[in-house]
Amino acid sequence: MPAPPKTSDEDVLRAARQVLERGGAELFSMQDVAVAVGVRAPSLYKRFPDRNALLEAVAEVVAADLRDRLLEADRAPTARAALSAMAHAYRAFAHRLPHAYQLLFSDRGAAGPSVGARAAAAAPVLARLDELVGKKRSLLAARLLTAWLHGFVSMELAGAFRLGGDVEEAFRYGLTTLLGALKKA
Amino acid sequence: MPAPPKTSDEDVLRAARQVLERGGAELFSMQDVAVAVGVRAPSLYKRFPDRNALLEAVAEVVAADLRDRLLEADRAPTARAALSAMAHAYRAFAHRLPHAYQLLFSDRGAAGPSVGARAAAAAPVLARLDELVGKKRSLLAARLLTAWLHGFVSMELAGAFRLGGDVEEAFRYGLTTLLGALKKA
DNA sequence: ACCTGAACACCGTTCAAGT
DNA sequence: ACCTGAACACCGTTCAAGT
Repeated sequence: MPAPPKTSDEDVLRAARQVLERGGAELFSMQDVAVAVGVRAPSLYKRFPDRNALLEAVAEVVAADLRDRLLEADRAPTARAALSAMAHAYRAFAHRLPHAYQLLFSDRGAAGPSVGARAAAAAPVLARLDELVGKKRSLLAARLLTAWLHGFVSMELAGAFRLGGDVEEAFRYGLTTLLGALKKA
Repeated sequence: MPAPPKTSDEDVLRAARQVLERGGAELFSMQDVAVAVGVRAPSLYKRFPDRNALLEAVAEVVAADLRDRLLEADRAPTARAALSAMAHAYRAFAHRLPHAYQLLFSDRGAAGPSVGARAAAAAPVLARLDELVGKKRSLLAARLLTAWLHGFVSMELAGAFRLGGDVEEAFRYGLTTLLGALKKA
């Protein structure tokens, strides 16, 4: 009477990421995930308590993924060059997986990554800022840099930069200006 | 046979703003709006084509509201002081009406303000940046400043600044650093 | 153990019928 | 003209029943 598993937690999570990337969190449905793994919707509740928990699990994986991309980009010898490369990697990640990216900043209560996962993703940037501006001010500098980064890419994704001008140039300009303004006290 | 109106477009819009502010766009339902204006849900479709159109109409009103708040704040004699006041007004607006604020940056396709309404809201900031950095670079500067502003407040609203440190100080630090970095070429 | 169909409460939306 | 109840298609979620 075992009734062999037709799927696995990992399978469901993988399918959930795909379903999310197709239509965003708003259109994300348990039914679609179920179809994608070849099971009926109620079966998913054996693995994840509810839709929100499944989205949270996705957010967790996405945050870890972003962290890996940032670490990969962190190769340059100087802090400034490394931060520039990480900023470009960050933006590329958001462009490649826009809906997953937005999940990372969904508002309180709604699905989002844990504080720990978010902190882990931010860690590589923070480490380089320790180098650039000193431990005393690196948290302030990180909030400036990540706020700009997040704001820029999420405005891009929302289609807010449509009044002409070169968006690539705007990104380079912003990054250069910010990195130029960050110095040891 | 007239069947007198039980409500009006303005009434529905006002109720929609309230319903939105209670639970955010995700929980926003036509049924709740209908109850709030004392009508049945199908009646709303005589005034707005669908849920998304109603949310778009709300976004339009919210963008105009934000614009008014920025214009009010634009009183200081110098460009830098005016921009600082507008930044604080911007953040205060987002804190006061977090769900309405988030609607302004909901992603492409989903409800959001028109390009024109967004441009109108950004205009006061752009005008002051013309003054500060010159017409040539004011669009680049606006994209830097608004990206940071939006990123900062939306990270706050998403609960992303929970690793200690003083968030107020981070806002002042970011604003001061940015305004300090923006100069005529 | 895991999966399923049936059921419930809820939505958005359409439409014929009421006044 | 505007409003309504009924209906349809769709969800999330629970649960008893299957193997």
